[in-house]
Amino acid sequence: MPPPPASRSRKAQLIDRTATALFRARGFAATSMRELATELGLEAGSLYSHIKSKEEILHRVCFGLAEEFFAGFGAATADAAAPLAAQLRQAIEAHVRVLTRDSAASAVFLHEWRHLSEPARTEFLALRDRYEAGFRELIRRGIAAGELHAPDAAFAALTLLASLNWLPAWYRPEGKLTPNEIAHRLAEQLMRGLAAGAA
Amino acid sequence: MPPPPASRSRKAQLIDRTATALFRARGFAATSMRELATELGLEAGSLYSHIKSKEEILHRVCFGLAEEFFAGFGAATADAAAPLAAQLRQAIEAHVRVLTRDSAASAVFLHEWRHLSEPARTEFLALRDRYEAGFRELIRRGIAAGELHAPDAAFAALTLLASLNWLPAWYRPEGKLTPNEIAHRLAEQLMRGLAAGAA
DNA sequence: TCTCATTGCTAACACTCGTTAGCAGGCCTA
DNA sequence: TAGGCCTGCTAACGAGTGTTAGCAATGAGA
Repeated sequence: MPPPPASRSRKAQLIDRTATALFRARGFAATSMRELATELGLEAGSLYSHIKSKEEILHRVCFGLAEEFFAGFGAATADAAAPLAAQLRQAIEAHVRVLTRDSAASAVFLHEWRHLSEPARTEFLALRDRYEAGFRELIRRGIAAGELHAPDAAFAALTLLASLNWLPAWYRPEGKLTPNEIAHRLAEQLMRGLAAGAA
Repeated sequence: MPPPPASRSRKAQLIDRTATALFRARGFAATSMRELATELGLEAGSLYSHIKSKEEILHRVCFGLAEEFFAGFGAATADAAAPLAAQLRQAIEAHVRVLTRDSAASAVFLHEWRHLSEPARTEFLALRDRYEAGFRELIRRGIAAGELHAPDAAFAALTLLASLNWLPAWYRPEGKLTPNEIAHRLAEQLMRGLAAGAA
């Protein structure tokens, strides 16, 4: 007896993963269901035994990844007594780990959410805003506590996340840096820019 | 008698600008010629009195902006005798000025080039690589000269451009910061992260 | 052995896509 | 006044879109 099946069947998960790779490579709108089916060795109509619609896949990818980002941030800031700079560093590394664990899904999360139709699109943007606000608050409090330095917390949060979110554009799993090394280096360099007491 | 017309007619330029805004908002693949025509108060077929194809517009936007970026970088590094940190700062500000002068075209340049068909796509990527290499070299030489500090020049160039290129995602022309103020702040913050002699 | 759900197929529907052909009216120039 | 370009229209082309209906084969559980 196999282990109790995940909430979604193996096949459905495979469809999601393959679709994600295509969405990343060609974009959501430019990816056809027939292309996706061919990639899976199926006919287009057969996909609909497993999924409800094309957009449903995009929805699952975008909101699934949002959940992962929030989980990482939550873990990084769980110890509210820790120094804010340390919490921020952990949050950065957690963010990078999600990005590297599934860079295709991350790229879709970052660029293809525009093709969600309402109300999912608005919902998604609210989630994203909330996540960014988490970083902004961390930096703001870090500055107030004298642990960090930046002329504008919102500005700093924006450029920080920007640096991180470019990662799926160049990250290659087979590259010579491991995800952990990348996370560490990125955190190191970005924390340097925010360190208190620089010239 | 009006001044000698630009190489492209006023109308053709208007089509390009309107198309760019749509490409940015909906993506190239999801923007239809009929939508574009409606936006201009025309019928779809009428567009073809002014343009050759949908992709031709994308081509013009992508390569036109590439030219602007190179021009800015060239001007910023024209004085080879200037300190490398100063050259880098100027290059950053030039980059930001191009991004803010036409943020719609910039967004298209950054995200929609994938829909160029070969050989334009490969050509475009070569240009982009060459531009990134310019920044990389500037940073590399700055480190060698002791003016800058970073564990890895390529890494630093990547995150630097990433921070800048996120700008079209949040920049609003009617915001309270002027393009020059944004350029200055961004340069300030990013140069801080690369300053020599930090802890 | 008889269900019954699963999985996939074929064929088709109702559009939408980018693009072209052919034509009409307006305007400048000769 | 005649000719010709410029601009825009309508209508249509062939191809491709996401999705659905209906059916066949399979394999597991009663």
